[in-house]
Amino acid sequence: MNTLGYAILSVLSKRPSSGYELASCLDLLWPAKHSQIYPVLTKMEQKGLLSFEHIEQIGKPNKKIYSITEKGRKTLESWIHEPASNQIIRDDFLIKVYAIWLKDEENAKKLIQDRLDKLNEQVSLQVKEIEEINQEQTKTTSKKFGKYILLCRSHMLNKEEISWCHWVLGLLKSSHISKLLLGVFGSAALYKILQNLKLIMEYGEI
Amino acid sequence: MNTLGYAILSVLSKRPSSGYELASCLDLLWPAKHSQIYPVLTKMEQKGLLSFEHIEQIGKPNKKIYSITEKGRKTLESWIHEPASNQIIRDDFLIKVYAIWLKDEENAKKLIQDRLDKLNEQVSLQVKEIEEINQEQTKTTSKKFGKYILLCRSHMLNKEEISWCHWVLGLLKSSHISKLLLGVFGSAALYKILQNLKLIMEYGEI
DNA sequence: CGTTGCATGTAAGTCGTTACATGATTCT
DNA sequence: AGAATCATGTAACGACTTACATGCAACG
Repeated sequence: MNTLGYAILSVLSKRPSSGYELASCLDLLWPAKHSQIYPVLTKMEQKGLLSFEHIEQIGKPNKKIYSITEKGRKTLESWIHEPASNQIIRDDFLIKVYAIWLKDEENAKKLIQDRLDKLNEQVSLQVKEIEEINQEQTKTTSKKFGKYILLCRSHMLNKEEISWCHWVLGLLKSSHISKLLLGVFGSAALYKILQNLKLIMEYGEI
Repeated sequence: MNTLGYAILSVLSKRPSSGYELASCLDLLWPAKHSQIYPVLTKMEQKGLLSFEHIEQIGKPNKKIYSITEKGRKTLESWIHEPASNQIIRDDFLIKVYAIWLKDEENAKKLIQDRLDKLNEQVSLQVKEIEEINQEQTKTTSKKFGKYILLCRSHMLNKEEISWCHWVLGLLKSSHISKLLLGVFGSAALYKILQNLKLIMEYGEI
């Protein structure tokens, strides 16, 4: 069993779904294409971790609705109690930032600005989703609690990356006081000042 | 050419390195095992993007020092000017959080606490690294500028995730005022309050 | 009349990990 | 005495992506 299999089990432990639904649902958790999901579902069904039901539809293609079995639930439970292991991030934006010294000022700013635009779009979508769930008064024992706190996590991290983008744009902006400050202090000192301001805001002291 | 190839080019554009050095250096940028790096280096050398020099050493195995060629530099430059595309995050912690409703309170807290411990360790290492670079007054045109802002980015995001962990632990803590508050408001309302407090701190108003 | 959504699958190929293979030096 | 660091490579396998294949319904 690979991690994708456990991701599928964790979604099916909440409600039965088709492979098609899983593909969109897994985006938050463990992104996978349908061409990878369907064979995994078949294998897991053969191992007795899942069962499925044919649903005939009119006007739409037929589908298979998969449900988790008792064996599947046990397999999932023993896995989630093992310590989490590997976080893998592969983001070509990071490589382009690393090589930013090869760009002129305009292109450097464009790199950051494009990222900022994407992040802003994501954040505004997330605000709507969070607003919706906020109506429901989710409890810590609810099935939806996990999804809710993951959404908030992503939202917080996105907003923090937005702050970082603004900080970098400030450093790059030549027609700005920051160039003057940069000449005197360097970017490192400005980062230190930013951090200290945050500490003052959060704790009232450094 | 795949993304790993460009990551290698971007490191070599700063200074020549051996495959062994690259393996540790790429961790921040595009993590890869040595068994993947060595064949890629050979192929890139055959394509004329890199050149290497044998270095004989005493007391240590011999090594090959790779340098970027003019062709390699041009290839890299045209790639970094293309828009960044794919961000892939695969983190089994997220799956375990999603399925947190299957855990009892103690195991749920342990999941978050383990993550918090890892993050705290990472952050304290990063503080030292940032302190070191802060001596150097890095300019925006410096070769080191990209690495520096990436380090700050990672540091900011880690600290934000630490905040999130504390928020979640607060929600899970049963022997705490938060349970009383949770009973009245629900976790969503508490998140909203947290966000509003941040806005007040940052802008002086909501 | 083209695109998006619904719905499932296979085949070929690339990317990445784990294991195999070697070997001296230094640190604990 | 065992582990870690330095240093390079190959082979086998597993994970993931891209392309191929089909087909109806609704929307603009």
